[in-house]
Amino acid sequence: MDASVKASSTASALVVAAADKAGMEGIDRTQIDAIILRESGDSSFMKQQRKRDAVVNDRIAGMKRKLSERNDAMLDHGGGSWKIGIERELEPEVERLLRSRRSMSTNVVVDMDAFYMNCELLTRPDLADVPACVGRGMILTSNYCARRYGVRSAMAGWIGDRLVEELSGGKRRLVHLPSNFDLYTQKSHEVRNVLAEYDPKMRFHSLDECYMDIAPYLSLRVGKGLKHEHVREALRKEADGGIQRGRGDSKAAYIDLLKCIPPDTLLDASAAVVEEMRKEVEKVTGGLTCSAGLASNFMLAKIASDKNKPDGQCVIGPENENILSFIRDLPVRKIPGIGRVTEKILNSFQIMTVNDLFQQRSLIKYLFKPATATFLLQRSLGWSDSLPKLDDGASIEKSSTGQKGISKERTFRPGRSWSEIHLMIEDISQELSEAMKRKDLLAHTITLKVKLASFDVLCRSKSMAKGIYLQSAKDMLPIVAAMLSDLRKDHKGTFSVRLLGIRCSNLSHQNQLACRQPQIDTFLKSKEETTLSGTSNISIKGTGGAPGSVSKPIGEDKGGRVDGASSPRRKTCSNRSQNRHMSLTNGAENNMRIACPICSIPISGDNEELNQHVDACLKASSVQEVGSEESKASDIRKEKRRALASFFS
DNA sequence: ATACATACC
DNA sequence: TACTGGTATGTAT
Repeated sequence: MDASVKASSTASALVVAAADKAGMEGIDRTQIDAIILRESGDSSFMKQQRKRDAVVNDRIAGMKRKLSERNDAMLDHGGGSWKIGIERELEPEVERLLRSRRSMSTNVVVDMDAFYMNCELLTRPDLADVPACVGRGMILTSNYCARRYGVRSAMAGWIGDRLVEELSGGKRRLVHLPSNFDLYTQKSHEVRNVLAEYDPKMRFHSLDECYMDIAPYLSLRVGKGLKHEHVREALRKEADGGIQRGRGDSKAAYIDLLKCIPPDTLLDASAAVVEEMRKEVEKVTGGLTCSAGLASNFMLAKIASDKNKPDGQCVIGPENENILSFIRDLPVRKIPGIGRVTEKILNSFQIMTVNDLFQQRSLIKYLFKPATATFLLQRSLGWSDSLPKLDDGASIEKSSTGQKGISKERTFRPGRSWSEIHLMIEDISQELSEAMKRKDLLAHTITLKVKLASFDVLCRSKSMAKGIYLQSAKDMLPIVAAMLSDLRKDHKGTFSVRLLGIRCSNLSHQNQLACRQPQIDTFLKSKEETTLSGTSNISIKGTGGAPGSVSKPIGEDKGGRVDGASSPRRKTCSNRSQNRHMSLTNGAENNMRIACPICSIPISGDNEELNQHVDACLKASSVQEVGSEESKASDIRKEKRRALASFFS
């Protein structure tokens, strides 16, 4: 192992909780690192981290070997850098990335500040100025006071305790609050309600982070000069009826409208909208602040949302100069998707900043897998298309069900008896099955995850025969039980378990498997009632077997390890496509004549007339808002609108 | 298709 | 004493 690799085995290379986080800038990291390393000591967890770190070091060593071999080979051919050739190869891609920028910054990432913690502070304001965190064994989030001591999410609780104790000279101690997810979920919904007014198709990535495209909002608010209330109703209406209506066309119309506005003016107005939106979130939630980033893609918006945390925002214009000057000096770790490991690898090649990443593109192309190299090149130029696309026509409900897997896992003190462990997977299967029933999900693949006391993670997964899906705990249990005993059998060394988890993937929906011919379904059901027992509910996707053909029990297909599988019930179903094609709306819905967003009647005239019409229209369609205690807020909004209007005078 | 690693909040 | 839980995705075989 060479010296540069060894030297980088700092706390942050070993544990993610040691990395920088908003609110931790300008803190002396060396002391914090020293305490983390000392306290972590030789715990099983840290031993495991070092083991993984060693693997990363091997990877790095391999890459360095590959590099020096290449350099040696080139020297044999009379020197000259091989990098030039790769650079030339990459040139078209670089050009393409720089050319294919979006022309406007309408993507917003809203990120609640220290969300769980600040939810708690609403009822415990006394904790604002003392170091506090949510979570005990594992810290979920900490307040800004605790962050000054290096206490952050993903950190073990007792390490947080030591940090505060030592760095405050024994004067303070870290307060731990138990988590209260009901509260956070409720507060998150309050936030949703506000943000949905700006983009009904927004996507939440977690309780505290939301991705939005405010182009439609801006085009109505800024482009057409409508009031917030009108835009809100128009967007909501369109989202509600969105299934019947074409999407691409209205999207194009929004963009066309925005293109008529001078870019600087639009950007300023957009920033004002985001500001207003954030203040509204704070007001509605009773004081929860958030930060936001506004940019021409979600990666930039995400990074920007972190820039002026807390209670701040950052806007990046869509032009190359703005994008590149924003990202060039960022440490590579700021790029979403570059984590602890990738950072360490890059750093070991002296690639520290995003600009280094670009300058060293040939080296990266040579050392990494093509997909990774492309990913890194794109990010180094501030380009991204991998984060959620909002304009795919999916409603919020629909997009939230696009999930790829569902899982339950539980950590416990190692050393449980085998029978306790069996009880535990029974519980977990039951819970998972219930969650799947709630979400109407069926799974084709099931995975068992086991973490040993050593923190080694093992897993086994199994896919059903083609077209077979399961949901019930009764069906899962024999499969996971078999996988568990397999794991124990195959594993050399002590098999002391500290975590059990079950994951279901390759999902499908019950309704997608539903029988088209009810008479066959009922025929089968009546047959089952007389011939089969149990509540097992294996579904078969596709045209399936003939009604009379009885399938073999699930789990019997390979090796017959599972002997406890209950007899499955079969369902036939049709394979017909669920998605009917939407009728395309006429492309003539354009700018010369403006359609009222509420009633769709074309209106000619200026903004004032339009607003008046929309006002009347809203009243008529009984979507007006109740005035009483909202009148003050509405006044504030009016004031803000006046400020916003000044952009266009 | 399976096992395991990385990343994010 | 003591280091999560849920989800997605990449990589290697």
